[in-house]
Amino acid sequence: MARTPEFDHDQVLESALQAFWQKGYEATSLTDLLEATGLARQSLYNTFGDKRGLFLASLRRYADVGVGRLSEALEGGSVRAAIRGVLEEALQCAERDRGCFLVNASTELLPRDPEVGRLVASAMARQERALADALRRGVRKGELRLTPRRIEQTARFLVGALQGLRVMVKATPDSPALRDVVAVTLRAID
Amino acid sequence: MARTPEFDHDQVLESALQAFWQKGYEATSLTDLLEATGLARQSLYNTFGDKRGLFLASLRRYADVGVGRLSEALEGGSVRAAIRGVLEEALQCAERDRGCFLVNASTELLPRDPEVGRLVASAMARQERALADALRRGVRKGELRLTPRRIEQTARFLVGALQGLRVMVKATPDSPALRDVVAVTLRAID
DNA sequence: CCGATTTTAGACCGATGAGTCCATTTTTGC
DNA sequence: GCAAAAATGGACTCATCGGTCTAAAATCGG
Repeated sequence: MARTPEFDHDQVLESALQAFWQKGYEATSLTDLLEATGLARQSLYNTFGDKRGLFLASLRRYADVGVGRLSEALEGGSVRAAIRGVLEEALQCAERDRGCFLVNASTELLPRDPEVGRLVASAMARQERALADALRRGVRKGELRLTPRRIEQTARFLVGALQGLRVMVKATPDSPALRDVVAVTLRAID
Repeated sequence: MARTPEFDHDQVLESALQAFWQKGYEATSLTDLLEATGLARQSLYNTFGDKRGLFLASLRRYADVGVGRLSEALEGGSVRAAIRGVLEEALQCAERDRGCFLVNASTELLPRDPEVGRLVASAMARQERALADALRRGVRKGELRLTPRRIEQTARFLVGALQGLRVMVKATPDSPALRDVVAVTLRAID
């Protein structure tokens, strides 16, 4: 009944995500997006509604993938080592000077865009949950000694620490200060 | 010899700062700036060169004032209490959902604008120094027990924690998570 | 009060922004 | 193979962008 699309939905989203991630929402023009995705102008509007729609879809994708990776990274082995790994990844990753897309989107668009707000809050909540789960696992294994309340506090603290790292990584990507932040942060779970 | 300006340089800068702080660089139009400052278009260009010049001047002002306030807040009395105060201010302040202008500017404009990069790096370095000075004072007073190396680490950690708080404040201004982050952060100087 | 000099007001500029329209091409069910 | 439906390419709209230009108004030293 209808012509088959020439593009792959997921691939388009990934390209758009890269573009938005690199330049932010306002500074990324439709032209940039068409170039990055290879999409026809009209196809973009048919598929995602408008620029903001595409942005939200990209952000959602980023959040889902990111939370997934965090949960995975926290899964096996020593909990302390896993958390150390997560913190260190935040400052070694190829992302580097692009920072964290969620953080960038928050600081650029909040509190103006409530949809972005919901998205970011949800992502942070899921991060917190993943970290809390990991901490609980550590307690069960006898690797950590934390009360339930302290688990909650610590998970939240780690989310904050990650955000901080992601800002600093963007501001001073090669500063030795980053390693110090990680070192002191890890003391919270000693 | 010349007509006297009708505007106050500092006041104009403050208004522009507010505008940029609220909406970010790209989303703030010349029109917004003229409205906020009350300046004549030409006066703005005469005085600050262009939009970016005005932005940089605003950012510089914000950084200077902010670092000044931080140093002041860290001055008298108990060092631990002062640092607690600084952290709590970060999440109670009227600023709230505008976050921290330096953080916002970093995530929006880095690494594209190296001048912003220098400015932010300098501000962070001065924050770190102010915090390290306070920690040293605490050690001298016998309130804290930290080696010189640990002072450096801790100061850097606190800078990171502040950045993290400032992102979270923008993302979830009223979350109880914020207080937990502060609580755990303070344990680093126990 | 004059002339040099700067500020001010606002018309103006080309470029680019996001988004729409439409004609053409491709596909599918019948 | 035809008609309905969707995808595509690209011309087009119109608002707004940052920035410039010009001319009037205001201020000073003399």
